[in-house]
Amino acid sequence: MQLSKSEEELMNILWKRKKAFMKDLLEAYPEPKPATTTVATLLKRMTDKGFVAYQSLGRLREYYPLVKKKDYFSKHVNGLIKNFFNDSPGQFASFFTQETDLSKTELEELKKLIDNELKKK
Amino acid sequence: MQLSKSEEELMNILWKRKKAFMKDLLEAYPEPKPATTTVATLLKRMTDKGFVAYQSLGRLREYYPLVKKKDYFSKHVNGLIKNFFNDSPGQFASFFTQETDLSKTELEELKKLIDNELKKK
DNA sequence: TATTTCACTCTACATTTGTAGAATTAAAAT
DNA sequence: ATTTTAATTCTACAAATGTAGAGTGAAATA
Repeated sequence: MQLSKSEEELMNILWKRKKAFMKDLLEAYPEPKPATTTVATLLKRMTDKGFVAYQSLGRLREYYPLVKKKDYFSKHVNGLIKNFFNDSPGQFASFFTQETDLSKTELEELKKLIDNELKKK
Repeated sequence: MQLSKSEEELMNILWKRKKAFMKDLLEAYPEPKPATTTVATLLKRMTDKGFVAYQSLGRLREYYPLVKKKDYFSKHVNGLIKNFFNDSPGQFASFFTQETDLSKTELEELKKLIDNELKKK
């Protein structure tokens, strides 16, 4: 099962905080903040979907992600690649370098990374 | 407005074909194919959303995409990057090279591309 | 102790999505 | 002329999503 847009947004906050109480999450939202109950609903749904869990501390719940951002994201990108680029990461990569505007420094960085990866092969 | 999952799937077929009649679209679907009416509904919704248009040929309609795959995709990726990588394409790129398994050849390819981009700067 | 704060559950409801039957129409094939 | 094919529109409906009020309970604070 998948996270919806607004669940993802919340998940992102949680990933950054590592763990948090409702209040913290609420605070982290940009204006206009959603109602408490909205966030509560989202958290419940996300818990049901198995993306979030919590630890009860007194009557409070400290929420934390069950899924690593990295993993979640990988699936996402892989889906994208499968969908749009005939399942070819290479095709995607080339598209990516050409269509996104990376700064010179970022490109150099990227090049270094690639060299590193190449060494591993 | 955004395309939903199944609308995206259909859009992909249309992007490949450039233009097509219902029948062609239906044919292009993998088994189990959806009902004609399902595709019709999707096409209508996509037309309403402004992603697809058609030209009437007799009583048939030849559908075609109004949005380039490239553009649609760019927005997508940019959304992803914004969401997951603090709006930093560089951060995304590095994640990408490390987490996707590109073959050696693909990496070399990518490196060449980057060099090209660098030359442009 | 009385009041405020925090947040949880329950309920609700409009919108969007996935999926498709029924009825209809027009053209094509027999 | 009759039947078949292709496609439309209309209607429908369940599930998922976005959003939040009402009510409740417990803990913190005044």
